[in-house]
Amino acid sequence: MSESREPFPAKRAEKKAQSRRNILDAARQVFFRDGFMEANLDEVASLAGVAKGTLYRYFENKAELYVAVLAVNGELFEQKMRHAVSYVGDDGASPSDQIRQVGRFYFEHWMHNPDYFQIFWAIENQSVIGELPEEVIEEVMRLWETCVGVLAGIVQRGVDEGHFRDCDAWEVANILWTVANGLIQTESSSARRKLRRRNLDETFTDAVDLILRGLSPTEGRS
Amino acid sequence: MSESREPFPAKRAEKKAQSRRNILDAARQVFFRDGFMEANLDEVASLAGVAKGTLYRYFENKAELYVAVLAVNGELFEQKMRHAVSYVGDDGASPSDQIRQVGRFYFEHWMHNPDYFQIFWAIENQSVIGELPEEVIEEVMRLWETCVGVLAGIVQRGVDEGHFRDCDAWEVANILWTVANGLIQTESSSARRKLRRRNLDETFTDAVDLILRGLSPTEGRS
Amino acid sequence: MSESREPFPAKRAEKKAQSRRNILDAARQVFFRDGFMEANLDEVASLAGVAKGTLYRYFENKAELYVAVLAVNGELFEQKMRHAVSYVGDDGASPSDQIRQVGRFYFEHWMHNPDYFQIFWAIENQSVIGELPEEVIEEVMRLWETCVGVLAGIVQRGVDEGHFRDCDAWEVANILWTVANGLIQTESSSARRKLRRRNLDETFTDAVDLILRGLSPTEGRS
Amino acid sequence: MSESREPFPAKRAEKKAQSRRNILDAARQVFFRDGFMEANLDEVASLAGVAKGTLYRYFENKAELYVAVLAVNGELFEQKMRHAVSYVGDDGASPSDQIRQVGRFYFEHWMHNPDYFQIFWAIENQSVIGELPEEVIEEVMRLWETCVGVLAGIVQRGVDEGHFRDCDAWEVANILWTVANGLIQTESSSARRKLRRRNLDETFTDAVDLILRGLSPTEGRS
DNA sequence: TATGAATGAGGATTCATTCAT
DNA sequence: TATGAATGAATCCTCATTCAT
Repeated sequence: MSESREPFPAKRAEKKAQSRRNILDAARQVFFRDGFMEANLDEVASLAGVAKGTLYRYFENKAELYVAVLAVNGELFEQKMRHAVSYVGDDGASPSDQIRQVGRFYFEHWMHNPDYFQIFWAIENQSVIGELPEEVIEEVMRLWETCVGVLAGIVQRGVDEGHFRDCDAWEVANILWTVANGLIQTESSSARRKLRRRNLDETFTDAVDLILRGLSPTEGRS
Repeated sequence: MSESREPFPAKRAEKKAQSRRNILDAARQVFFRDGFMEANLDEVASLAGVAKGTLYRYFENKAELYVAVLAVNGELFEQKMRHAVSYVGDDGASPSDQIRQVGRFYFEHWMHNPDYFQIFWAIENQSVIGELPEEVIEEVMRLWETCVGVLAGIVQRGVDEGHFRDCDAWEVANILWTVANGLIQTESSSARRKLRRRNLDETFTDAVDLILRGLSPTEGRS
Repeated sequence: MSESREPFPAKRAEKKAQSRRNILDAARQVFFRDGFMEANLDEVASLAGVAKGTLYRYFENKAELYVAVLAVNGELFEQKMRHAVSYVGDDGASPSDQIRQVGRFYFEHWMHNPDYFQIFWAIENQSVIGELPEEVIEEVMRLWETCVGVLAGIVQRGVDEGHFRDCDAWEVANILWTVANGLIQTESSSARRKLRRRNLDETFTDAVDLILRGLSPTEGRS
Repeated sequence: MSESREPFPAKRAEKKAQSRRNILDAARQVFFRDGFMEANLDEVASLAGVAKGTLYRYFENKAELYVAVLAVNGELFEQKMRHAVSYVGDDGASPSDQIRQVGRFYFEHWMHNPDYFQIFWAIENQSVIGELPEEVIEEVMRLWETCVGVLAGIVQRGVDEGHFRDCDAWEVANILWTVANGLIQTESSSARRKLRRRNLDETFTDAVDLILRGLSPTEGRS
């Protein structure tokens, strides 16, 4: 029955995987609390419960580790996003409600996993960590396009079905996405600074509503 | 009897003021190119044409210098912003037009002085760059509040005068501000990556219009 | 009952010897390319096709491994050297011819195995590389003494048999050895720098002849 | 009378030059005792009586410092060599005696400044410190050519005037130079290891004599 | 016996800040 | 007042060696 010639290695591999997870986890905390530049690998190591040198068995250097953290977060986000998309696509809700749903999903996801969103902002900060690997940039762009694409699809349907006035669906989606990200980004950095700004939840909802109202076909030139 | 080439205190004072300006100018370039943490005071000094030690005769330390740079830019921006508002205010322009005007001003200001906008992102960069000194954060927050405040004032007038439907003026102003900044930030980093995205000018205008339409009092529940 | 695929201890021993050879071979390449200090045991292990830890089952530590490499090469060289001497000794060649023969052997050996000669320079490299372990130095000195000893034996015979004028045989042997090594060392580093210097083969022969002529008993004070 | 506008800077410059000298001096000791790789810049700094960071105000990095040390030594050596050459050229000594004189000079120079000769061996060790700057290599090659050239000139004169038998003067000079360097190099590393080998002074003299005798025109084919 | 994951001491380098001149 | 030489704390990374499996 035992096909395995390596009873031990299995155990070791598991331990190794655990170490890797520990490191990534510790790195996420430290990187996202202190920023890439200020993050101290000594602290990452001790938080992960491994020796300093061990980090380098798993990741070439500080930047690679950072990228790996971003990648993990990106994957998790994408999974959830895909799930939300399929969910949204299924029901017969109006485009407006669908957009509100995506917005809500997005917002709640951020509430529970604020770190994961760093990936969208990391790309803005390349000047600091030097060039991010091309693959990471592409990954982020792809994610960005996917998300905006989902919104654009809904908007387009809204236009086609007469729920929204005529407009460039991708442009509107881009605006929606930008507002959502911008609000969350601002809030994130406020939170990191322990400042409590106005109620983000409400602002977020209102922003979506405001734009949806702007999309309404019922005339409204001020 | 004295051989001094500068018998007049006035001249000396002027020279000093010039040094200060030179330092601020050099600091702006370096800080905005490399970010606070990465900026090198050696380079600032040499760019300003003064000795490194001289920096410390004008500014307490690196953070103070950064704050001074932000303050100069912030003042300039604030001035222009107020001017733009008062100007459109004089001829009795509608709140919508005022907002469009501010948006246009903002956009054009960015076109000509992209550096100035680093101010607003500096604070977000913390995820990469680490904790900024408290004074810096405060300065940025102050400017942010001022700008949003200007917009809020216009929105409030719009509401009061019946141009806009009832809403939380500060919240709407915040949304407007976030969209504007978000679009420009994305564009900036796209530009840095040499990607050409869709036409920002148009998107920018459309975004403002979209939101203004959403503010229109003529009902509009989708 | 045992599933072991290697019931025969002989086979296991053979496998072990093969591993040892593989390690020594890999070590030779890496040590001679990078020098002792810079040599990386990771690379040695992977080149040898064994795990890093396995190295330590065959050799106490890095220095021991280096010594072992030197010893293998030294033995090979010594064997050949002795063979060259005994061979020319059989047909009653003159000491001069024996020395020429050794020189030729030495030169040709270098042509085919330039690596082996690193042994003799390793010890000089200390100025750059730092203190070599005592065992290494001793091994090199031993080989050096052996080689010079062979030459000294020939020279002494030459003196005894009246082919050479009276002289300190060890001293002359040392000079011969030094010229040979010096010329080759210079050539090696020239080659490494891709410079082509004058014809080494000829220079080498001429150098030996020059010294042999100096040993001639037919007076000759210039 | 005082043309100087900077009474202090003069003092400072002097102090700075002194620091530089101290550093180079400390570096020479440490580098030549421990080798490039093993040399510890902490020790260099403390030996020089400066802070670690100060080293980097004078030299870009460890390699640059090493190169600077070599350069200083090379210059000193060249100066003395030129002096010896002009001295040798002046008197009417026989070519043999001139060569003996150069040899003696070389040997004595080494006795008093053994470190200076490192420059000739440094070039063999490029693989360890990476590529030496092109200028340094050229400098060393130039020095080498100069020295061999001096010897070649003397040999050629000896041939022309019938003191030596016909031969390729450059080749012979190269052999002479190689023997001299080889003997000293071996001795240096022996000395560094605190081993006392046979009497170098005598060996050196004998080696030169041996070769000179080989150059003698009085026939002597063994 | 062989493995390879983990270790951790050790060293080069940077740069904001100080202070004698 | 201006200078710029000096400082030294802080931190990333390497790699020979150990040892649980």
